[in-house]
Amino acid sequence: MMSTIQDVAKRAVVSVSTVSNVINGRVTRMRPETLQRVETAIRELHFRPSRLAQQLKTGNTPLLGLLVPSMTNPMYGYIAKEIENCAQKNFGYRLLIGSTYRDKEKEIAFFDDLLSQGVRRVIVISSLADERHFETAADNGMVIVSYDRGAIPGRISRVNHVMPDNFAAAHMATKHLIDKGHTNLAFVTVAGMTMSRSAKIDGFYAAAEDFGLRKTATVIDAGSLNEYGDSVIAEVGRATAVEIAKFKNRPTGIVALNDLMALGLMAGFRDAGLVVPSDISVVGIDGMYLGALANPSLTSIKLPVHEIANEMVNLAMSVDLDKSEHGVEKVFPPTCLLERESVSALTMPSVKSKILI
Amino acid sequence: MMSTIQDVAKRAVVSVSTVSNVINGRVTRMRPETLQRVETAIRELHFRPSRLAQQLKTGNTPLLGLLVPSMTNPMYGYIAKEIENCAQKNFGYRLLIGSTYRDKEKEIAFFDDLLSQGVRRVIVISSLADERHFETAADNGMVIVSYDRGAIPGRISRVNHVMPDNFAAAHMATKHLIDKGHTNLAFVTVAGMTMSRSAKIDGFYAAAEDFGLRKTATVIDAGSLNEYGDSVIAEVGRATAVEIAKFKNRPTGIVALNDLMALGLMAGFRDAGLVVPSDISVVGIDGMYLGALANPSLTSIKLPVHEIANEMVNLAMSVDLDKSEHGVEKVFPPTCLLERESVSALTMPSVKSKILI
DNA sequence: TCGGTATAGTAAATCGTTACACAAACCTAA
DNA sequence: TTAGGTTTGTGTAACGATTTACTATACCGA
Repeated sequence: MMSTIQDVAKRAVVSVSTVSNVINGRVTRMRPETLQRVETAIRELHFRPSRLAQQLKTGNTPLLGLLVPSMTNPMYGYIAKEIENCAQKNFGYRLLIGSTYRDKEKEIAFFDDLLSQGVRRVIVISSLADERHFETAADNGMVIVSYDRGAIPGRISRVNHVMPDNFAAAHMATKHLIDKGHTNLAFVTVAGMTMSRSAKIDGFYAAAEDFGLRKTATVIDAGSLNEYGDSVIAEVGRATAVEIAKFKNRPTGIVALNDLMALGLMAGFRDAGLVVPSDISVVGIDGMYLGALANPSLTSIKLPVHEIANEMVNLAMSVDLDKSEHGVEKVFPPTCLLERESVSALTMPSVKSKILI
Repeated sequence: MMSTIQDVAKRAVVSVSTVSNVINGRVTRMRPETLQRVETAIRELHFRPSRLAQQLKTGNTPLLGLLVPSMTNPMYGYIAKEIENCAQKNFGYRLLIGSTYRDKEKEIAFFDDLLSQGVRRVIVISSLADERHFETAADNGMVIVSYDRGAIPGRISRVNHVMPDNFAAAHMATKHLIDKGHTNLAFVTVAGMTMSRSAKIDGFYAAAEDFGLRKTATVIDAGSLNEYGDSVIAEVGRATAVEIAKFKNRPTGIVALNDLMALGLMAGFRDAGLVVPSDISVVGIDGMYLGALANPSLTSIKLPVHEIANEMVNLAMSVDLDKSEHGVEKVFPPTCLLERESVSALTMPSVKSKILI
């Protein structure tokens, strides 16, 4: 059905080796006329070399594995898009994608499939605490770039780590609230302590600490996700907001784990009859474009997704497969604060009242 | 590095054929003891058969190609998720994904890559008018399921078509506005007449016609997208809303091409100082979860994404590769109207006034 | 004329499987 | 005993490329 290198060789009256040479650009020591014949034969037969056969022989697959927690989180769609663009344009690679719903078994199965599929480079967006399965895959010759988590200190690892500075991002978000006069702060996250989540929590506490607000600063766990993906983040955020609205000493400034959570929280506050930002302020982390569409539009910390994606792809591609080098680690500071409408400047009723007393 | 079938054969002291038989479950005519030996050898060597080699031999790749217009449209993320789930769970297939930004050249390149990669089944979400490149791929033995467009009437095709009933969806959305008392209607789309878009426009006009509102019903072209993906849909929607706000005879009921467009429109109306839904009502089409988070939450036509995705996967899998059958066509009616907050009941000033006259 | 060196191209092994055709070994009935 | 039938495997030619080693021819100066 599809023509093979043999067919081309026959038609051009040369050996398959010669055709192979043409395909792979080894044409310097070849009569122009021969080259011509081969090229027209290729064209006439619509010949496309079988990647499969090439891969089997060379051991290299032009496929980049991409593991995301959930495709329903638009943030990952954005990251995936940037990764795809870079991999495609600069390296001619396609994406083999898989969702893991932060499930270790699913991650392992994905790695197994990639391995037997001959895929040797993979970008993993996952912040599961345990990354031993990464190391196993790395031992099997895979180049792994892991997003949103650092290497475990002290442990030598073949895995590369790229991440935004989550501590700084949460710190920046928190500081913004404080700058606006908020003193009663909360950070809302979901169940499960991943590295990125705990870094954000640390950043939140640190900023509160900086301004002597540590005692009142609280972390609220919104509950756990399920297999339905990240759309659930918004759901749990929404439900949690309703609970928060009932708090006796309700916080006025909320830092959300990410933008999707922030959007859910805002919807929940609305459900509870609270007005954002006048009753309660919300800051997200991610800076995805959907935040700009929200009402009120979401103030958020913008992460350098483009740069991060490019770095990850370059890392995945550049590492020499044979050398089992030491993995590198790269941290990207947040791009900026996107100051929009979901945060109000508090004329500090609490502080004021203190003054009045 | 990774062990091969040869290694297993050697260790189990059997032939490679026997190991192959074990791998492929042909174990009926085999002494249990032999089976045991092979199985333990497989386990001990951590043997995973090379898909590459299997594919080269059998011509079958456990990979499903998925072409989406843009990963940044959460709707496609949702569809992709459903497709992945079904393909993975029911068939053990992984997804090879690519964005095309509705560019024909990119689509062709993707098909080429799939073909040379040995991928024989692909789901295409694209409504480019011209689908001759699909036919070419189908001629090369690919099973193609195309989403969001019908077969070209009269033309026999190997391509399978699955789609929501876009006419009915737009009709339902429009009728809802009319039921709520709106008489000045507009449908907002983007540049480029794809089949799904023109079906929606037809549905919009038909509903208007049904109620004698055809003369005032207008279709508004919000302009064209670029390579930055569907996040741009929201942008152009937003900018267009600002223009619409200035109309002398501004419509009171808007049907949006899809939810992302609707979200953009709502943001734009807000920019222009209009309040949704009291000043202007908006209905989306898709029914994605993000609509529920919007403020006001978006009234939309819910499409049966889960069912559609399953049907597409089953179709892609079931068709016998050898038989070049006639493609099937399946249309899914919209699930329901999600009545939320973005549509107001008009106390019909226009109709009232007519009655008064 | 001889040896040496480019030049232009080819033969064949190989990658890791699959699957068809064949083969020992043993059993059974005439 | 022998012909035929079952069991339980095995040998090997593909699949479609790559790549190393090799050959044949031409050219070139001495």
